[in-house]
Amino acid sequence: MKKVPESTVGRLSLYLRLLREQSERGVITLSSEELAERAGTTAAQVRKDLSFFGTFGKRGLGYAVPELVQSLRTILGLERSWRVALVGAGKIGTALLGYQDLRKQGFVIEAVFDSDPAKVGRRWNNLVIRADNELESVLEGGIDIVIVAVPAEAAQSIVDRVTRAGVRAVLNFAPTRLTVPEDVTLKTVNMAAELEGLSYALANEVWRSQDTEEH
Amino acid sequence: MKKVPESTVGRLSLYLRLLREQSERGVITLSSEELAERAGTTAAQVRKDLSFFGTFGKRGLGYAVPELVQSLRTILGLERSWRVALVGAGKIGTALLGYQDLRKQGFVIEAVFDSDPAKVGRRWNNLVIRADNELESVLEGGIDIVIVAVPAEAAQSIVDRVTRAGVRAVLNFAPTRLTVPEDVTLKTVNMAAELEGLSYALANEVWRSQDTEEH
DNA sequence: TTGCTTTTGTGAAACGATTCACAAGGCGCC
DNA sequence: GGCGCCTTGTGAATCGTTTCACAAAAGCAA
Repeated sequence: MKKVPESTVGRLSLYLRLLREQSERGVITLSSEELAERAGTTAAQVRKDLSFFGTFGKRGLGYAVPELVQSLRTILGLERSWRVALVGAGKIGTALLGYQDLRKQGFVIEAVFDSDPAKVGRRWNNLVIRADNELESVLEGGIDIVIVAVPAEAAQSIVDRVTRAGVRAVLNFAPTRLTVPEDVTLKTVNMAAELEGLSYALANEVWRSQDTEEH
Repeated sequence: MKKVPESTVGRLSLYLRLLREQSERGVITLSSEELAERAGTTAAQVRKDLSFFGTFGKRGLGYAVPELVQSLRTILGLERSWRVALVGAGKIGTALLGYQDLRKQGFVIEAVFDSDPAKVGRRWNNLVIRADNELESVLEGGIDIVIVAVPAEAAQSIVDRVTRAGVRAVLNFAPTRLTVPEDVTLKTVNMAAELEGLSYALANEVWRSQDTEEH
């Protein structure tokens, strides 16, 4: 299989969302043109994106919506559910804990950690906040994804521990650049950086609409 | 001035953060090589990024840290402060309200809105939550940036109103694709999409470390 | 001043992603 | 079955970004 651009993966996730919407409305079939319009891209892009993974359409007809939804779920690994641990029960962390959609999408938060002894032991959504020093033992019980929601200064040492414990996927909310071994996938959500992008655009009156990512 | 890639702007914001760190440690001068190493990129990339905006270094010597910090602040529009409104006082919205760093970076939240009558009138960090129908009148008082933290279904109609009121920069936290006029800059923070990217990586055991964005 | 070392700034080359353009396939109608 | 219409899948062309490579400073020492 050829190397799949990261931007393609982002768009697949968007296509999936759009296709589900259409599916709910009873749409049975959709052309690349129609899907592209909704996704804000081109028909050729849609077809190229899908072509990395196989052939899903019928010429002259388009794509069968329920089948394509199914295929995209498989490609994106959403058939199964993933075991998630959250490190950092501050503002962002607790906001995430309450975000019920995660579970619906198959991301199940199974443990929460915080370094603050005052927080340890408190209950949050059926979960007891644990002390940081339990991190390794819990991770080795089979956590797939770790969400890092600690202050910037603490983030690198947390990912170091987490990757040493064998976790291969990390979602980082700390506004800092992290380094991970190359067999670990790291995604960073950096609101401060996005705001600076807006600041740049305003200060320089860039006049082209630009979306950060590919959905 | 040539067109500046969006990835360049993202890296500038990272360089700025790194330079400030070095500056605090008393570092006076830094080469593109040293900066690149910390930023996880190449020296050539650093120099090319900066070259879009002028010439900042001294050959044979490198960059004067305090001066470059200053230049980057100007380029990114961080010399002034920006007036921000937040729409949606749910979990994410209130987490942002408490995020004191924003103000330090020059993003001052001046108004908060929510459509829930039960929340309207409540105080949050010196701000009273206002009803949605006051949106237009407040925005016209000179808001630069709107942060959208409402459910996906409501997001498009909020950005429509906000852009009609003349706002030219929007930061979206709703997990949906939004359409804005082309003179408006839109950035989206989509945690669900990032998680799906991790899911894809795990399901397909992609073995290359990849950071979402450019910081 | 000359010569040596270092590091920038930048065209040119390489690489990667998107868009184009069209042959191949599939459906429906006569 | 044959014909016409439509839409996919994909190599080739285009476009944009990153990397390379080197001439042009700048400091320093003798």
